[in-house]
Formats: sequence, structure tokens, C-alpha cells
Amino acid sequence: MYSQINRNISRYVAFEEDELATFNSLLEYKKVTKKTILLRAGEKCSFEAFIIKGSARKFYIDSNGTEVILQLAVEDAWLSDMSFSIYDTTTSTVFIETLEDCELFIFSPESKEILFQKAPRFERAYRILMERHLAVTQNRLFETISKSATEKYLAFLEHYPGHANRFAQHYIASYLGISPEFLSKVRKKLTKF
Amino acid sequence: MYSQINRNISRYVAFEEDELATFNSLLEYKKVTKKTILLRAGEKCSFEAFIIKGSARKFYIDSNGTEVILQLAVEDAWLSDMSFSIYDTTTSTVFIETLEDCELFIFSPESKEILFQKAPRFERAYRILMERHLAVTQNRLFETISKSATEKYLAFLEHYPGHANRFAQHYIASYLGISPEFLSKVRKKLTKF
DNA sequence: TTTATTTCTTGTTCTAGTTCAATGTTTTTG
DNA sequence: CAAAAACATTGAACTAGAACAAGAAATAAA
Repeated sequence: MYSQINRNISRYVAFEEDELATFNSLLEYKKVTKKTILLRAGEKCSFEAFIIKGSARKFYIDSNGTEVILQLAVEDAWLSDMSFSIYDTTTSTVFIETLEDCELFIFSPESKEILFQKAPRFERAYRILMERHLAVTQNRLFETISKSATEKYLAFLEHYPGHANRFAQHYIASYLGISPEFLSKVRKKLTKF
Repeated sequence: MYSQINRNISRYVAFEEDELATFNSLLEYKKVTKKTILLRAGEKCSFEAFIIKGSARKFYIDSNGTEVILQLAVEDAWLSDMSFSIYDTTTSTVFIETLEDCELFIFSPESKEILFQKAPRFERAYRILMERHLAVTQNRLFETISKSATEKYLAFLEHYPGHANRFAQHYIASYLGISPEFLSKVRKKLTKF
């Protein structure tokens, strides 16, 4: 049961058996059906979830009601809140919703603190995870600014080969920052070749 | 000389004197004139710099020659490479250029590793720094996707009050992902009120 | 201080992408 | 299985912002 998440967290740091045991003891296993809202904005419980099975989306809604998908996540992905509203005066809010039936490990901020105390080497794994995540986000920002809709969609297909036929097109459109109608047109044009 | 950077790194972790001494011994002080290219893409030396005084920009150039500014940095900011080209097959490249005469602390990846070995609590400080940085980047991504040019410029003014009259407008435009001409028009419209 | 270089402004034309609306298609649910 | 809901397609009208061009200011340099 824990082998998947242990493999994931051990990607950049080789942990000892007892460290992993501590880690595992702090995880909460959760099974939820699709369309479950795991996190509603406003609820002050910042948390992290690891997807064992299933898929989910993380999105923000700004003051104008605009919804933007920040992450389309599948097995082996970490979903975290990262409440960035701290940096912004305008209320911007995070939602996490499952899209398929999911099996998850939930990791609360309190558990995280306990883990770092009992097994400080996890700080390192988390730092590296964060660095990677940041690199991916910067890359996406870069592509959002510099690429056309078609180029962004092609890059998306390349980065996430499985995603195109697992997520609804209007979610992909929102992720890419284009309208669903236009994505439909982009895809049609692409199939011609 | 070290008080500024020590204050910065101690923001989320209270370090002991000897830990800070170790940290400081690993920093390389550097003074450079404006328009110095600190990092040219391709040079495999991933690094981090802390700005004591002056300003700089970090930007990417993609395969089409499009330049996108990822960071406009002033005193007290960390500039890091984060070479994310790993995630991308298309060659995208990082440049860091000073815009004013600068005093810097340079922190090499090797020094970083030594630091983490000698004073492991720095892992924590770096993790938190990364988390913050990620939150800011996600927020910017969100704004880039959901806001109009005018809204983005207003948010920029709010987040970075000093930046507007310190950086050339075409750099700000590139940071916001809009053309310099259009930013000029946006600003003109805004002064009318 | 004059000249050169970089930066900013303003108008015009053009286009990638949006919005709206209507129809068709798939998926969900009782 | 039928009915409802959610999702996708297509076209037509519209718009935010880009690209181009050419002149005006401001900075730097000599």
C-alpha cells in the first residue's frame, strides 16, 4: 500500500526503513468518489494530497468569477494548496475537486511538521520536490506568455501524453488559458495533418 | 556586510551564530557594473545570487527568439537559475543580466551542498523559500491567464510599488507578457483618472 | 554640448483568440 | 432504456492586443 508513495518520495533522497515508517504513519488514507470537492476555498486547512489512483483538478476562482485550472493531476502526483492569497489583496481562492474515483494519502500541515522533527531529512526531499515544482511552473508561465494556442496545446500533448484523452477538453482549455471553443478549432486543424 | 543576507535567510528559521558563520563563509562576494551578463544560457553552471545592491533581470529566450522576462529583481532578492530546460525538449535558455551596478553574493551548487551537510537546518529555510517562490509564481501564472493587460499592470504596481519607475517600460511589458506599445497605451489611459 | 543610442509615444492596420448562439454528441442518472 | 445533463462543434460577429512605422523624448557617451 505504501510502496508507491515511498518510491515517489525517495526519488531524490534515499531514506532508511524507519524514516519511511515514520512518514507512512503520518499519512491518512482516504477513498473518495469522483466530483468530490476535497478543498473549498476559505476553509483554512492548507493541506497536501498524494494521488494513489484517480485524477483531480486544482483551480482558482478570482473576484470576477474567472476559473483557471492550475493543475490536472493523475496517479503519483502531489496536490497541494499553497494558498498564495497571502501575496494578493484580491481574494483568490483554491478548489481541489476529484474528477475520477480516487484513492489518496492526505498529509496535514501538522503531520508535516511532526515528520520534519522526527525525520529531518524529509526537509531535503521536500525542498527538491518544491524546486522541481517551481521549475515546471516557471516553464508553464513562460509558455503561456510566449506561445500561441496551437503551440501551447502541442507542448501540453508532449508533456502530458495521457492527459488529452483523460480530461475533458474544456478543462484542458482552461489549463492552457484559452477558450474551449478555440481549443476545439485548434484540434480540428491539427487532425488535418 | 553579512547582516542583510542573514536577516533575509533568517526570515523563517532562527539560526544560531555558528550556522550563519558557516553560511557566510560559503558566499562569494561580487561587484559588477550594469549590463553585465552574469549567466549566459548553455553555460552549465546553475547558480544562485543574492542582490545586496542594484537590480537585474532574468529572462528566457525560446527557439523562436522570443524573450520573456521572468524576474525583475532588486535589493534583497534571490536570483536563481532553476534550469527548467530539463522538462522541455525545445531549447529554452536562461540569461541573467544586471541593469544597475550591483553588489552580489554568489552561491554555487557545490557550496549549497556543503552548507546543507554542515548545517542541515538550511534545508528548511530553503524549502520555505522555495514554497514562497512557488506561491508567487503560481499567482503570477494565474494573473497572466485571467487578467487583462490593464489589470495585470495594476496588480504589478501593487505588488512591486518601486518597480515602475526603476525598470524600463519595455522590460515591464515583457514581464507582463504584453507589447511595449500596448503598455504605453495602458499607462496613458490610466493617467487620465 | 553635440551626437548617437536607447527608450517612449501615437496612429493605423491586422489577427489570434473571444463571445455568443445554435446544433450535435456523448455521458450520466433515474 | 429514455430523459437530462454535460460536453463538443461550428459559424459569424467582435475585440483586445500585436505588429509596423515614424516621430519625439530622454540618456548616455564622446
